[in-house]
Amino acid sequence: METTTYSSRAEALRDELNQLFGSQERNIDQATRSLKVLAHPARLKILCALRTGEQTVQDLEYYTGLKQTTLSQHLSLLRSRDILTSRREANFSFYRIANDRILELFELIKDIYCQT
Amino acid sequence: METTTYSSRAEALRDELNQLFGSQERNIDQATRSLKVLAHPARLKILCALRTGEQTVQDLEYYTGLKQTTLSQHLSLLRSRDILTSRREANFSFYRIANDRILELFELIKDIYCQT
DNA sequence: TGAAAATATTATTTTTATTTAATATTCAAA
DNA sequence: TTTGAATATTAAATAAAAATAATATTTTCA
Repeated sequence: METTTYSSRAEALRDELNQLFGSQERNIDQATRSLKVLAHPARLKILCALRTGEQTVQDLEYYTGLKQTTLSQHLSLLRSRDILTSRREANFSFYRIANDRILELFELIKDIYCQT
Repeated sequence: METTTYSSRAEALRDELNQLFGSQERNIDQATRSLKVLAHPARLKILCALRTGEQTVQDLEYYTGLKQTTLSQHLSLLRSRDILTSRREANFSFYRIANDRILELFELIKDIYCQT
C-alpha cells in the first residue's frame, strides 16, 4: 500500500519524458489543447470539408447539418487553436485549414479510422 | 436570416464527405472517441512513457505523478479504446501501446507539438 | 439610411469528463 | 491461511465542454 520504491528504469523514464516534450509541460499542454479541439464529430466533419480548400460558413452549415450559431462557435474554437484560419469577403467568411502540419495530422487520422 | 440556398459546391462537398468517412458516421465517431482519449495531458504522458516499450503501473505512477487510483482509471480508459493493451505478471501489470498505427499517430503529434 | 443577409458573440442550461476518496480484487510469500 | 503489495473498481463530488437561445456585428444593396 504505497510503500513503493521506484525502479531505476523509472528514473530513466522521467529523464526521457523531459527530453521528449521539453523540460516543461508546455508542449504537452499545447498538444492536448489542439487534440481536444479535433476530438469532436462536428469539428472533424468541418476538417473533412476543408480538406481540399476553403469554404464559406454557409456551405459548412449545410454540409455539417449544424445550426448557424453552433457552427460558428466550433469555427471560432478551431481558429483560436490555430487549426483554422479565416478571411472575410463581403459578408461571407471563408475558412481553411491553417497549415500543412494540421492537414497531415488530419489525413493520418482519416487513414487510421477510415481504412477501406 | 436563414433564407439560405446552398450552393452546388455544397452538394458536391456532401458527397465528398460521404465518400471520405463512409456513408455512415461510424468512422467519424470512432475517430472522435479515440482522439478524445488522447486529448488529455496525463494520457499523453502515459503514451510518452510507453513509446519505447511496456512499463509497469508503478513506474507509470512515478513517471506521471498521478495517484494510483487516477492513473488506473486513465489506463483503463486507454485500454477500452484500444490505445493500450496490458498483461499481468505476478501482481504487476504491464501496459504497452496497442499497435503501430497508434504509435505512428503519437509520433506525429509529438513531432508537431515538440519541434526542437 | 435602413432593411436584410451572413456571421459572430454572450449568457444560460444541459451533458459529459475528471478527480477524489473509499473499497475491492489478485497474487505471492511468510 | 493470513498479510501486504500492486492494481482495479465504484460512487460521489467537482469541473469542463456542448448545445441552445437570444442578441449583436458587419456588410451590401435598395
